[in-house]
Amino acid sequence: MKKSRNTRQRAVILDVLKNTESSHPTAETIYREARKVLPNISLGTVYRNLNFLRGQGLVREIRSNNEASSRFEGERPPHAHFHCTCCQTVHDIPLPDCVRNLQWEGDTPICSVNSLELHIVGACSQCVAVQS
Amino acid sequence: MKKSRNTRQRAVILDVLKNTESSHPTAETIYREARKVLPNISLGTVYRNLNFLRGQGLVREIRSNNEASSRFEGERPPHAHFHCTCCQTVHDIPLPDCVRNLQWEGDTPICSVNSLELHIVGACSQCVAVQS
DNA sequence: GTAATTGCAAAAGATTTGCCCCATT
DNA sequence: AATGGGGCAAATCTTTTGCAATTAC
Repeated sequence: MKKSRNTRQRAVILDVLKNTESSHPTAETIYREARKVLPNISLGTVYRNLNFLRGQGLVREIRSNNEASSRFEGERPPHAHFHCTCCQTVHDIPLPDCVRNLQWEGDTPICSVNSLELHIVGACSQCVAVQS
Repeated sequence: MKKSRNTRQRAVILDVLKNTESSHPTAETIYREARKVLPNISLGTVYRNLNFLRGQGLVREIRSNNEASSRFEGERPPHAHFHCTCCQTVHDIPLPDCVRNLQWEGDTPICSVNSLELHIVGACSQCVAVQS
């Protein structure tokens, strides 16, 4: 495996991801947060590190269908994502057992499964409460 | 609802989507296909129509985590997607009943569900066969 | 005839990359 | 000291948009 260094920038980015567990920040948001600690960090560095960390399996990318930019999250136990179309928030939700245990033996092209993503799109209770 | 016209461009785009059911083309691919029929169609028109048709519920956008561009599909009965990391193909696969019937009554922020996406990532049988 | 839609090209956004310098090892 | 990684800015890529001309109705 390739040699890598523990730079202050990388540590800060991981830290931002750890401390915003439920907000699934974009690169831009991570950049803004990181700048509070390292005012000179550049957006390019944020992207380079996110890509590197994703390669290491320490960061996951999340894309939803109507958003231009990717969101990122630190690696955590398997879970699903709930996207509220009203407040644009992405929430972590438990991954149902039946999904975790899915078998694909029927008439599918699936040979081996690496990962699985379940995205629920709808309205969150908070938004519905505010509306009424 | 807003007035809309049946342009040749729109019909061709829908046709391309219908005739490439299992390939989930990108806008660029749709553009190239459409040019075979309408050599002057522009990429902007393809995007504009895809957005319009998505608004009408006739087209769906699919984004996967490591691809820069969106893929599109014509509206079809609910199904899940299988992404082969080897050949980059996206296959339609049946949506398991247990997923279709998921209930969210526990400790989640979910109030109402509009739609649901299940993405499986792995290797398809064809790729595995070729490798060995 | 009117207004939606097109083609074209420029703009906008997100992400990547080249280059030279700095900092970790 | 060697070299991985950073900062900056330019480049790239995808998608959107303004505008004048066209076309469906």
